[in-house]
Amino acid sequence: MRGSPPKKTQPAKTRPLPQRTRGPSVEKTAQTRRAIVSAALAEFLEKGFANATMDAVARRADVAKGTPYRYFPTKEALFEGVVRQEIAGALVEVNAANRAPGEKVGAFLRRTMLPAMRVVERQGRGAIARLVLTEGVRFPALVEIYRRAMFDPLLDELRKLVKSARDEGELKTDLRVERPQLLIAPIWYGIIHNGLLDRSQPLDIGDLFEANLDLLFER
Amino acid sequence: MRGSPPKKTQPAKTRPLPQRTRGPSVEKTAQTRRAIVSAALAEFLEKGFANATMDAVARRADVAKGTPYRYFPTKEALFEGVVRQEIAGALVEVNAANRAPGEKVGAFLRRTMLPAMRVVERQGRGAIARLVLTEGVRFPALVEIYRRAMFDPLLDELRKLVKSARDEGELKTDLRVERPQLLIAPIWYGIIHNGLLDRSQPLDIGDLFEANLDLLFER
Amino acid sequence: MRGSPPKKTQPAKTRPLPQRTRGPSVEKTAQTRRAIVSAALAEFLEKGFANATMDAVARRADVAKGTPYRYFPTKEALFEGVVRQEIAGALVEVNAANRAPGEKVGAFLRRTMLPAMRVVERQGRGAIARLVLTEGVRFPALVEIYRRAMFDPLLDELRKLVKSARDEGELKTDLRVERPQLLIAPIWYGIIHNGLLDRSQPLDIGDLFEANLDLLFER
Amino acid sequence: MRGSPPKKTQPAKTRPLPQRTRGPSVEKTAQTRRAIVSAALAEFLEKGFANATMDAVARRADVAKGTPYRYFPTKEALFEGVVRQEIAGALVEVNAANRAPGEKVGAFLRRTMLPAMRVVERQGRGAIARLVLTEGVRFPALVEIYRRAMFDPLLDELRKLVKSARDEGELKTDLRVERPQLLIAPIWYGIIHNGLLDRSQPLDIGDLFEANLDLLFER
DNA sequence: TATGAATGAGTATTCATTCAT
DNA sequence: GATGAATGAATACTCATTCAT
Repeated sequence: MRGSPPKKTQPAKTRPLPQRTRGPSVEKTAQTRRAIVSAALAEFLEKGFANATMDAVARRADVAKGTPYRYFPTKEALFEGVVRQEIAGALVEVNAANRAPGEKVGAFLRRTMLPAMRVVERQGRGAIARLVLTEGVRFPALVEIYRRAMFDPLLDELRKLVKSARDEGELKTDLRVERPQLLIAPIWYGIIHNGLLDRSQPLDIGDLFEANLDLLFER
Repeated sequence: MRGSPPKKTQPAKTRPLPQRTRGPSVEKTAQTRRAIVSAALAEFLEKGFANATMDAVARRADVAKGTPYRYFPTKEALFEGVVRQEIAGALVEVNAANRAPGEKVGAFLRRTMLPAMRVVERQGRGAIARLVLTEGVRFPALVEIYRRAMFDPLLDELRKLVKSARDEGELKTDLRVERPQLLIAPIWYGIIHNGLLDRSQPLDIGDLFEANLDLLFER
Repeated sequence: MRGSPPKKTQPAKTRPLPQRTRGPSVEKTAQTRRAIVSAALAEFLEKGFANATMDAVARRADVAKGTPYRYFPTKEALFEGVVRQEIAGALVEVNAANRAPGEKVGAFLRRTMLPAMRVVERQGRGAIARLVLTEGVRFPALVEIYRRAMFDPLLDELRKLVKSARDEGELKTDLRVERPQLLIAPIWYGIIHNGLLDRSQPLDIGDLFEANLDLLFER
Repeated sequence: MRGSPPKKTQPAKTRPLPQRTRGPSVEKTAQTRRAIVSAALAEFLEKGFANATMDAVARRADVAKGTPYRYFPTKEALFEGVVRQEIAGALVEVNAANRAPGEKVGAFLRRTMLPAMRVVERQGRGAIARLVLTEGVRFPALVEIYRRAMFDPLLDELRKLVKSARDEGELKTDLRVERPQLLIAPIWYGIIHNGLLDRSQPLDIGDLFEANLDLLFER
């Protein structure tokens, strides 16, 4: 392990002038961090938080046992790092303000959320949600992070959108603003189904969500 | 992981009077077993599998550290024993055959499922579901049990009911039989919300379910 | 190591009826505890607090690595246990109230403190003091314990005695009550000398103390 | 543990003006070394040897983690270097030959030692002694150095002085030449008291020493 | 020379499990 | 059957030391 060259060692060559600060390679640092987070994600998904060992993460990232600690002071911090990274940029563009003039709410949701759903399915965001689900009891901090970064903001937007839809006579039913959860319930169900209940016959979460939209909004 | 049948399993049969016999007491054995399972359920719900300690279970059951091992050879066996027992006693009564003549499907679901929902909320069924949810990745066998005993049968009945509802023109939307999950998605959402996302402001799962029924079925 | 019979396994035989509480041997428990504390004392004296390992303590006591933790939850607690045990009963009988009627203060100190000095020299109390000395910076709690249990009470008594000596015209010099430390300074010096400065030519701490007494009190 | 002579040890000799040369700069080297030693002293005093980290030393000296290793190959060498340097500059001036004709021994000691005592108190000599005290068990070599450079020479002079004092009838008691330690015992006590036992109410070591002198010598 | 990222041996602590009483 | 003292594998985390830049 000592001195073992990390996987990619032809980094700085093709870039123009990968500015160094003083001291050892900045390139490698970023690479190492990425390797660690990525290894950690894999470990956590495979084993869950409690059963994942820092040792295994390090081995998987092909770094020494102590290296992850240079980036994350504790196992919890590493977990948080993973979640944050996966969530960053995932804050779907579901922003009520982005609705085009004249665009129906249902159409807007279809346009903005469906692509995100596709991502959820291809391992990633959904897996993280499942992780929060399975480790949340033991690790409440995780739930906090998740809610703050992802869940609560989304719910806020949905509330606004439902209100608009009702005002504009687009709602087929009397879905109340206080229950925007009914909009996303199928997504959670899909995550549970695909991640736990029946991995062999995964549901298409996008389809599920769309079917639910049809129940609620006029075409 | 084995079912590990405890040494004495002919408990309730011969006893004519719920009194103490002398000696190794069959009564006491059953009592002890119950105490252990009950303590274990509480521990697992509070801490999750990994963080629950056999020590705490024993202390909670007011027995010695070694005693649980007389009933369950390993911690995993204890966990499985707990969930198995709780699931076994939790079988839902939603049977399409029980629908009264002329009773609408929506009405039938309201009549049979809502009371069950109430139970879900008062600690019990929901807690078990949450346990399966949080530990399922690590204990796939549990999911199997859960599906066989609870989930798949319920889904089967729902499928039949949705079919009837459609045939009888009661469905407000084109909910397809293959998607009875949309019926119960709000229940899962409620379990997640109340157990993980926001314990401080629990949702009324019955209300949620009923609101969803209104979206789907004509009154 | 598993099942390895502890050193003394002929315990209960010769005693009349070494009463058992329920469960495993109480005898052995006390023995184990003693073995651990004793091993710990040896380790701490040899290595100092920081360099002593719990592992070595356990090995030295011939128990498993986890056993010391049954008695002391942390390494610090073990250290405290050692100090407490060695200090307990060491609270010298230097109690001003014990001075015989007509007994001179100098004579009283000679009578009560000199025997204690002898003990100090034969490994034990002095070693503990040295331990407090060498580990006190890093482990202030130790100093607290030591002061409370040993040092401050002794100083209080000495203050009373010096006052009496002065009132009774026994003091050769103007040693002020606020400086009873001058009485025990030679003891500390002896501990330092014997424990650190010159182990090969140990001083007789009792002699040193007595010589100091002669400087201060009329015979 | 080795003396580990740093690469460049001809520092102050050739420099005609305390200005910067170009290049690898001998100046800067010496400066860096001084910064490191000084930072290390502070760290060791605060934390003790085991708890002081090379990282903290480097940070305190405002150099990189690897830099101290250019001057001292190991942590132990750094420690020894620090103590050696501090001891070297701390040689006490108590030389019997310096006694003025007709000057009483007590007066001479007061004149020469009291100023040194003042220094002891203002962090410095006392701190070093305390360091030797607290780390001496683990680093016997340090004790050797200390004795050779400081302690034994001082004791020798004291022996001579006590002899003179006795010959000249200045001694109030029968303090024997073999016990010059009684003279300095209060100093050690003071160091222990101020450094460990009661930092909040430091004793004036000079006062303590002077009071002791009064016990021994005629004014 | 100086830097600081990376290394990995070392350690306190936990806890499922065993087994003598 | 029950007890609880003892066991020891497993694991998060630390930090002196190395070495490529």
